[in-house]
Amino acid sequence: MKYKTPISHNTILRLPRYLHLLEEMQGRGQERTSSTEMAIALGMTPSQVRQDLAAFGNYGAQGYGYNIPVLLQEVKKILGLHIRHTIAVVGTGCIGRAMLEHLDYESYNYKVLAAFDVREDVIGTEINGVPVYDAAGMEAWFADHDVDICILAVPAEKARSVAKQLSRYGMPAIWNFTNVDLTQKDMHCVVQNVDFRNSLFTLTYYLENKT
Amino acid sequence: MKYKTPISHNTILRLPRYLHLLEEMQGRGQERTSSTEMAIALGMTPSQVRQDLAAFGNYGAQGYGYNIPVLLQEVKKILGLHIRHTIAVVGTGCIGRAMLEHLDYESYNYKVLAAFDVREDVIGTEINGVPVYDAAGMEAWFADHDVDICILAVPAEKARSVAKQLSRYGMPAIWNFTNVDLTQKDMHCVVQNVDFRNSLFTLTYYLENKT
DNA sequence: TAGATTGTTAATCGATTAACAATC
DNA sequence: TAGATTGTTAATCGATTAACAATC
Repeated sequence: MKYKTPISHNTILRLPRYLHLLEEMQGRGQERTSSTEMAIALGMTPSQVRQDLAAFGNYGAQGYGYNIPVLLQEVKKILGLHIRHTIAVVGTGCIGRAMLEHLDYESYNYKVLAAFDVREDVIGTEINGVPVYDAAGMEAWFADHDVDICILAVPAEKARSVAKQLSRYGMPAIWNFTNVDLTQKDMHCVVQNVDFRNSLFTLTYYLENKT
Repeated sequence: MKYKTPISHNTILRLPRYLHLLEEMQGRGQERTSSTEMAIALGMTPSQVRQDLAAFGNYGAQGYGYNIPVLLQEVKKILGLHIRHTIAVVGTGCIGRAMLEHLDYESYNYKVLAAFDVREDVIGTEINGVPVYDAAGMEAWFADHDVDICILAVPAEKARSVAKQLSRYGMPAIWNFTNVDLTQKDMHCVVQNVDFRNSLFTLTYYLENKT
């Protein structure tokens, strides 16, 4: 999709927060909202909310504000949640399992197709309804299935080689839970690094530097 | 600690990346580095690296650069990793277990003291060497133990009430893995929200809006 | 109609980058 | 000494906030 203005990364990071707020409001049976109400709920300025939303389109109306069901659909559409996405999980250690069980993928139009591991005792089992296959058969399986996003949760020492392998298969996106920074240098897929240590360290900084 | 300039949030977010890079360099037996070398490795500008580091102190030397062991210690100290921190885990579902098993807390001077749950079948067991106690005894236990950081991994519907409870116990920091935004409004502790959906949604956005 | 609230333009603020004197 | 590289100051760039005409 093309927008009139280039969209800043900060704006993208705020979209999920708008989404969750709108879902919460809809859950309360609310019909309409305003940039001011959203801003107060999220600790932002009304200007920022309007700027963010107006970058993608004119979803509001003067004197009225925003219709919640409409805006909710639009925000989902901006994020691409109107498109069905398929997911595969590589590595079913503690993190892989947690990601298979923790999120409600169906609610946001994702479908987890399969998981892969090298450990004999998990191959052939199911985790949360998702079959676990032998990692040895990955190449053939990926050739047969269209996967949009791969959850990478293998041990750190295997992270780079498995990521390159996935990249070779033409994987469009990798959600990387290994604590290895997968720079997109030699890969042509979208990568999101989730390093829990970073999160813990910044928390620790603010803990030790409270105002 | 007090610094000459107010430190921006973006700078704090980059510190863990410097830390990991320096550890990697040290692991290769490297003795010294420069802002240019670090910038190239991290995809930043040398100016940014120097600005970030100089905000905390003068760790480099003209004509030489930075001594890796020294800078590594300094970055750890800025983040507060020279101080030993204690952790408790509340909720031992898939995420709680994963956080107990995934991270090497000892390497960064953290000590996980205990985990809590309400489920009979896990109470009394150990996860990765950490004892799981009955959540009913939390108040007494927290009165007896100094905990710096609580990993919150209870079901979403209990998130807010358990967080308030922890806040009442005087918990200094909460690392929040429930998909509930714990605004710091009514709580006087530092909170870090980790909502995996946000991460997945932004990944999806960039997947659908590749350049 | 009057009041409310948008989308947008202009003003402000902060963060990043560039330049360079200091000096190892 | 000459070359390299810092820390810092100034310049640029981008993001946030404020203001307001348009209009529901």
